[in-house]
Formats: sequence, structure tokens, C-alpha cells
Amino acid sequence: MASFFDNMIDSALIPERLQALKSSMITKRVSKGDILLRKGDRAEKTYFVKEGCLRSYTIDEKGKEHIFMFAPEGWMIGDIGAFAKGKHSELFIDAIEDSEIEVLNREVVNPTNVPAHEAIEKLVNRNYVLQKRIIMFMSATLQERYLDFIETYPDIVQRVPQKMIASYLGVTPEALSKIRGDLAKVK
Amino acid sequence: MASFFDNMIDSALIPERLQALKSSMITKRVSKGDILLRKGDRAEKTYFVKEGCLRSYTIDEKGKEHIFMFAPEGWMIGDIGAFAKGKHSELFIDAIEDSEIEVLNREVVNPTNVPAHEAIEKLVNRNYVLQKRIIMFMSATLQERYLDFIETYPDIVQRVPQKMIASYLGVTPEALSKIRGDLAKVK
DNA sequence: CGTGGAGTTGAATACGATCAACACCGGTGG
DNA sequence: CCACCGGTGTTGATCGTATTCAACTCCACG
Repeated sequence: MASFFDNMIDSALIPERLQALKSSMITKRVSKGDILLRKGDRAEKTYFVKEGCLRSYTIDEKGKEHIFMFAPEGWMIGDIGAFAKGKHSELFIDAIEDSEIEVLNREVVNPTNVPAHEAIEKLVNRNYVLQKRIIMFMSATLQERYLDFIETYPDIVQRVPQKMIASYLGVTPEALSKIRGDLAKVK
Repeated sequence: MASFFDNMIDSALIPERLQALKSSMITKRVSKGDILLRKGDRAEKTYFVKEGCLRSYTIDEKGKEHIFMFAPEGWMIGDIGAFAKGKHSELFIDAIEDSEIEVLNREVVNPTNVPAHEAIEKLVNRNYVLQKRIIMFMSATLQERYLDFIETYPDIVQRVPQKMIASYLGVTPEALSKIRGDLAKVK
């Protein structure tokens, strides 16, 4: 259950390690248009913006961009869930202005085993869940959102009334009912 | 810059304090329909669900509920941003099944001053930002989302092309342009 | 039994997407 | 220096999808 993020936070909390971590962060200049991370890349870095502006975004099947986040001065940006777990990024990141950034490397926060910290695990996971939900709102149709929901939370579908699922998906109960009708026909 | 959440995580990371924190969490049974938190209440507690299911939600001006999150077994639920900062909750929380939960009290994690931990600050803030964005997607019209955006990020509005703002809001550039046209007329 | 909430279905309406045309720069190359 | 071009933003017409309102069914629970 120990996660990478535990180590990161651990490091951040113990002053000496925090110091080591801070001094390891290199400052870098990037030009408008530079791509720092692509979907599918391992999320090895997280960026802290000192000056300028970055953005993270997805590209859907039709080639349309959906901006997940802007990061002007003072913001951090990265695919946090993927960074924490050492997985592949869902997001692209690029510079929309010439920028000065600090780069936090995943490898710097050398992962040693630390007991699981339940609250932190859940906090990172929560971030991931929210990120996915926002991307779904921006890029998916109601039908896709519903299919994703029953895939992701098959247990909840059984347990809560349909109108609550509609409420979660951001649509009226009637609309969800009709989508379900359509799906039943096709099947 | 020291935040409450630092203390929470600090506590969670130092084994003795973790122990203290864990033993302070009381287990409680709640019945379907019980309301645990109301919008406007101070967010003094966060809940860990052992059995059953809770939900968090908002109620808009028209009285319509928008479910932000379901929390079945193994999930934690609360207005994390408000809990971390000791502010008033944006969310309601109630039980949608008879449930057994563990209650983490804000006061238990006794806040002493600890140096700021930049990454954690940003992580909590990020959570808050994502939460708000999802609620806007569920409950607000495009016009409201746009007005909220220019209020929340007045600097970004000036700096990025309009089509990127449309992309962030989850609509086409044409739709945003028309909304702006409408707003200009009214003024 | 009956009653009320949940879900379905249909008709009318509203809102954003799509497609297309055009105006307005800002930059590049002739 | 100017002409051209591509990208950005605006506007209009049409189409599709979700909302709203209403009627009806079906249970679950009193």
C-alpha cells in the first residue's frame, strides 16, 4: 500500500530531505509551444511555474483538444496521479508562453518503503478521480459518461437509485432513462 | 503559509502521532437519510466509510441536487478543501444506506505551527479547484461558467487566446463567442 | 388496498454543435 | 513597404441532444 507520493510528502516534511528535494529541482526556461509531456509518456516530472504559463490537456479521438488546467505563476502542473504512481500520463503539457519553470524529478524523491499513509493514498486517488471526471465532462457524450460510470462503479449502479446516478452525471433523470432505453434496444 | 493539512499529514507520517490519530477516530453507525454535514457548516470532520454508502452533494438556487461524490466502503468523504482550511463547507453529506463510518475530527489533529510544505499546499488547493470545476459543470450554464472563470482567473483571460478558454470550459469557440456577444449587449 | 416516489415515454422547447462565410489583424516574404 | 496568408474571432443557419413539462406505469411501503 505504500505509494510513491508518501515518499514525496515524507521527503517534503522532514526538513533535511525537504532541503535535498528543493536543491535538486532545476530551473529551466522553455519557449512558447514547447511540449514537456505527451500522453502515454511516463510522468517522470512535475513542474512548478515561476514565470509564464503552461497548460495540460487531452486530445480526444476526433483530434479535439480539451484543456484540463492552466498553470500561470505559482501553480504546479503535471499528471499528479500518474506521477505519484509512476504510470503513463493521460495528459499533454506544453508552454503557452515563454516560461521559467522548476522541474521536480520523480527519481529524486528516492522511493524507500514507508508505511502506507491511508489519508494520503486517498487524497492522491481522489485527485485522479476528479481529473478523470472533469475530462469526461469536457470530452464525452452522456452515453459515454454513463457507460464509463457503470464500468468504473459497477457496484454503485446496483445500489443507488437511478436519479442519483443522473445527478452525479449532471443530467436529468429523464435523459438518463432515455439513454438506457437506447442502450437496451441496441443490445 | 502553514496549513492545517500539513499537520494532518505530519501527524499521519510520524508513527506515534499516526497511532494517536488512528485511535482518536471513533466508529459510528448512521442510518439511511441521516445528514452529517450541511453547506455552510464548519467542516470539522472527514469520514471514512467502513460499510454502507455516503454521498456529498450541492443544492443549486433552483433546489436541484448535484451529487459530487459517492463514498462506498473504503472511500473517504468530506469537503476536503474546507476541512483543511477550517472553513465552511460547500457540500452536504448524508448517508444513502445504513452505514458504519470512522470519523476524523479536525481538532484531534492539533494544529501547531509547522513550516509550509509547498507541494502539499498546492495539492490541497488543487483538490479544491477540481471540486469547484466539477460542481460548475453539473450545475451552471455556459454563461455562468464563463463569468465565474473571468472572475476567478482575470489574469488568464487576458493572456490566453479565447479558443483555449472555450476548450477549458468544455465548449466550442463559436459558443463562447456568442456568449460574449450576449454579455456585451446587456452591458 | 391505496398512496407516493421512481422510472419511462412523448411533445415541445432551449441550447450548444456543426458547418459555412466573413472580418480582422500580425507576421512573413517578395 | 506592402501584399498576402493563416490563424483568430464573429455571425448566421441548421441540426442534434438534453431540458422541461406532462402523463402514465409500477412497485414498495404504509
